[in-house]
Amino acid sequence: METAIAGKKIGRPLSFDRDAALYQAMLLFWRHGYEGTSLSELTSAMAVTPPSIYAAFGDKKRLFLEAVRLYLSGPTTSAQLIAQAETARAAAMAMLETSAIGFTGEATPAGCLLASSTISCSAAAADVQAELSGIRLEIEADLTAKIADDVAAGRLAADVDAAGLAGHVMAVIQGMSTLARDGAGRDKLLGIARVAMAGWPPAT
Amino acid sequence: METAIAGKKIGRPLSFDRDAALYQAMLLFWRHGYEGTSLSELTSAMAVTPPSIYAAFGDKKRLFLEAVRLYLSGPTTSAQLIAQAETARAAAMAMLETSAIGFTGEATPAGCLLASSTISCSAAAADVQAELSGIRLEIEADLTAKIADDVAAGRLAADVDAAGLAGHVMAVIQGMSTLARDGAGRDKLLGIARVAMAGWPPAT
DNA sequence: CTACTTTCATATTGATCGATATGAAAGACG
DNA sequence: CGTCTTTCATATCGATCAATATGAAAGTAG
Repeated sequence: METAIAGKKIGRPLSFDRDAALYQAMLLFWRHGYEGTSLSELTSAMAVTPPSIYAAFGDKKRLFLEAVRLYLSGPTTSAQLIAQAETARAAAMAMLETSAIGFTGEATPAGCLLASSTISCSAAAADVQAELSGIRLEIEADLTAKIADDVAAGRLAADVDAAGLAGHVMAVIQGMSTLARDGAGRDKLLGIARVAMAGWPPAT
Repeated sequence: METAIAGKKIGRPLSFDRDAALYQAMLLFWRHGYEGTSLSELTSAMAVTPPSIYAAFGDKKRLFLEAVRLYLSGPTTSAQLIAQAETARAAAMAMLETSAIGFTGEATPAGCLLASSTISCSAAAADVQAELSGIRLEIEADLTAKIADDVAAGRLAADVDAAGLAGHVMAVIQGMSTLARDGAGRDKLLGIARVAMAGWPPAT
């Protein structure tokens, strides 16, 4: 049961690439959402039989959450962008442009896995829904703090609505995901990002 | 089979209020989405047995689409707001504020039925998904046309990005739906609406 | 080789999905 | 009343859901 990190393992070896299988699962969840993706679709796409999936990932919920973690593990995570940006404005613009690009990739489904996979679920999936909601709120809180930093440092006026600005950026990103799913291309989303930043308060 | 619009009907009368039952179905679809709402939940909430549902509404898909039509039948539809507004700016503001209020009603689920109920579906529901996508695109096209009207009339500068402005408003509305589902209150959404309008181009 | 451990392939579990078959119940007609 | 039409209540349909029981297969260790 215990997957040894190091050391030789005894017993029959794994016949599939765990990372590759998880990536395929992520693509399916990305496209059809958590409840919209069935185990039979997963086994087909991952090329792994049900018992192996359960042995390797636990159950469907844990597989999904691990796929979400994979989705959020890239170098352009919102948290990363916020941490690396010099100003809140730069952070917001980077988040919007990165989203516009990431939501319209050729090799991936349209939209955002985090924004679309558990928007509407049955009552049975309320806990998974809450988990992703928490991730979204955390990103928003990070951005709000980044804006508040600029206000505290005098780079933005004292009467700036930090929560409103951060909420607006988050809303635009979530909305761009839906527009991408409705067929909007990269240029269109980048144009929306530009409009969204037009109202950003000037530096003091 | 034919539900007579007028004239006396023979046979056993309906034992339930069709409109009231449809409203209850709408609330369920609003909260849990199209595929996340089961027939057994619908029969419970509507207080109607399965054969009666199928006799009165067809099947689950047609019941859902009729619920969507009910949702979009109010006096504050986006199409209505756009048609009645004097300027594109007023239309956009009305849409944003009406959404902020409608997404945070006390007697209704959080968010927007149109924005959330078919964001991620299984492959089997692709047609329903496309139907709602078409409605969203139609609203966006109406708003784009309204902006273009203002440009043509000289009320907005000629270099205004009508598609970008309209797409931004649509994205904010879709995103506000997700934020409302994540717990955002009415004041928060109204603040986001205010920020969203801050970047609107000035009247010429 | 044999013993041991782990994974894999097949078939299947109980539960729930959307949708109905069946016949009784309820009203309008004559 | 009896006849007709429609709806209702019960039970259930085949399909699919997520999740497993079972035993064979594939390696390491001795």
